[in-house]
Amino acid sequence: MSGTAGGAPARARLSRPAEITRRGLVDAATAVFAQHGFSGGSVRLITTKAKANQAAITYHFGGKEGLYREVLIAARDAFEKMGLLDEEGARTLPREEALRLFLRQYLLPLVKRNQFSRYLRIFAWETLSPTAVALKLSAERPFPMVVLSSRIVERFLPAGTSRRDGLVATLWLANQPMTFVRNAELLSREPFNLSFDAASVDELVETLAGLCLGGLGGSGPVRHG
Amino acid sequence: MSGTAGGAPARARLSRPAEITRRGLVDAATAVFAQHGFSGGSVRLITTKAKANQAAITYHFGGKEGLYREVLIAARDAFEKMGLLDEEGARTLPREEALRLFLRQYLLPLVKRNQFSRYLRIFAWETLSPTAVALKLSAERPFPMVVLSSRIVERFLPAGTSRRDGLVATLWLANQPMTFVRNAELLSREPFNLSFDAASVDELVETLAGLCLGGLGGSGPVRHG
DNA sequence: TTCCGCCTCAAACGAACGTTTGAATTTCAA
DNA sequence: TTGAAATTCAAACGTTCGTTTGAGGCGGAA
Repeated sequence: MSGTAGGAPARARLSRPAEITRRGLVDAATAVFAQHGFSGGSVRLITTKAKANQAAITYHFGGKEGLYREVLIAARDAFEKMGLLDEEGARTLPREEALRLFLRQYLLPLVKRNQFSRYLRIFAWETLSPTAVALKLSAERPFPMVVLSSRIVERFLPAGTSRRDGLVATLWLANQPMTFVRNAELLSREPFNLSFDAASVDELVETLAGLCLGGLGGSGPVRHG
Repeated sequence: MSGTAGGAPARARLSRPAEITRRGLVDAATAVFAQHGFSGGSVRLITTKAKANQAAITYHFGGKEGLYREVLIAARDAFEKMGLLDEEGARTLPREEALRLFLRQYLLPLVKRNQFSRYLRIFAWETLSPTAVALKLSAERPFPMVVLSSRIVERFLPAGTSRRDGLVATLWLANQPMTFVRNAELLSREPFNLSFDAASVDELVETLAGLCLGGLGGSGPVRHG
């Protein structure tokens, strides 16, 4: 046994057969973990999807956890490079607009069905019950969702807010869209009947923005412009 | 095989040995499911705790799901009979006070370690990924948390609010305290260091009440009186 | 062509899961 | 006290899980 179980040490070109196997496993794992979570996603399902052998996971990634780690790193990278909102936007945009972009970014997977949305569903699983893998990864470098939530929150809370209240509000804001991502299934059925086309996600963003901006005391959804 | 796998059809007095086994299993299951969730809690752990035989679960409850159903029913009954806030209170108390009681009721398990708090942690698991058992039970008669959330929300939202927005807000409010119950472990460590004594839960209730009442746009935590 | 390291493969391993079996025991009314 | 029903018990069943095994295929440098 001599797999490359470590991270990604200067791997060779994608045409190499072994690299194709790696990529296939990571892609399949992304889909499976998005649907079933880490503990619920089985390596047998992943290898079947990837048309690879079960032993390949141990060989290439050292095990299920190593493979999940690769998926999480790809997810973090994707959000850092391709998100609707980056850290600078969270600091410089009008704060209400930054909040809306934040909510939209983390509600869009309700309608889209691409790689990006799979990453988001994995994050939703992590906000349920964080895995050891994600906690370790997050300790090395925080995930964009947490960073953005923090940046936005600090633009709303008054200057004298205690550190504790700031942390609580950051955790709170990060969980606002995730609540609905987790309950997407529920929202699509009776009695909600949210169809999750682009328009209904827009509505949800506005409703949620209204709650986050004004709380229950606010005068309903806050409209643009 | 001739167990009483059905609900609770006029069972005999508690002194009956079989009834002691039943109660022991339900109590042990409550603790185990609170800690590990339904799918994560094993019947072996439950029967060990209850000093009962594994087959007893199938015999008395028809299986793991039947046992969980009993636990959920006990939890629902407990909240309906002993909660800080009942449906009438949610309708008649000053709405801010009703909201605070709601939040307090569902944040208290962070500090208490009794049967009541175990029920709440089970609800927290259910808000993560609802089990089929709970969905069915909830369809027959909704759980107090949902009913109370709905009653409170409808006292805040303006009269013209759409049915959809009302449902979304109800789901939203019900998830506000659960976010922190789920993340209790996280909150007790760095960088939060919330110790979860009575006082820090009071603070958390106030912080969260401020966010729910005024949103991020509110002027920080809203104080009593 | 030969050889060696990288990689894949079918198969099996050991552990954990919920459930079932069938005999033994206990309970309780007659 | 007796006998049938209710309940308990140790053991095993069948499935799924993540991982390991060891043989074999493959490709590129010598």
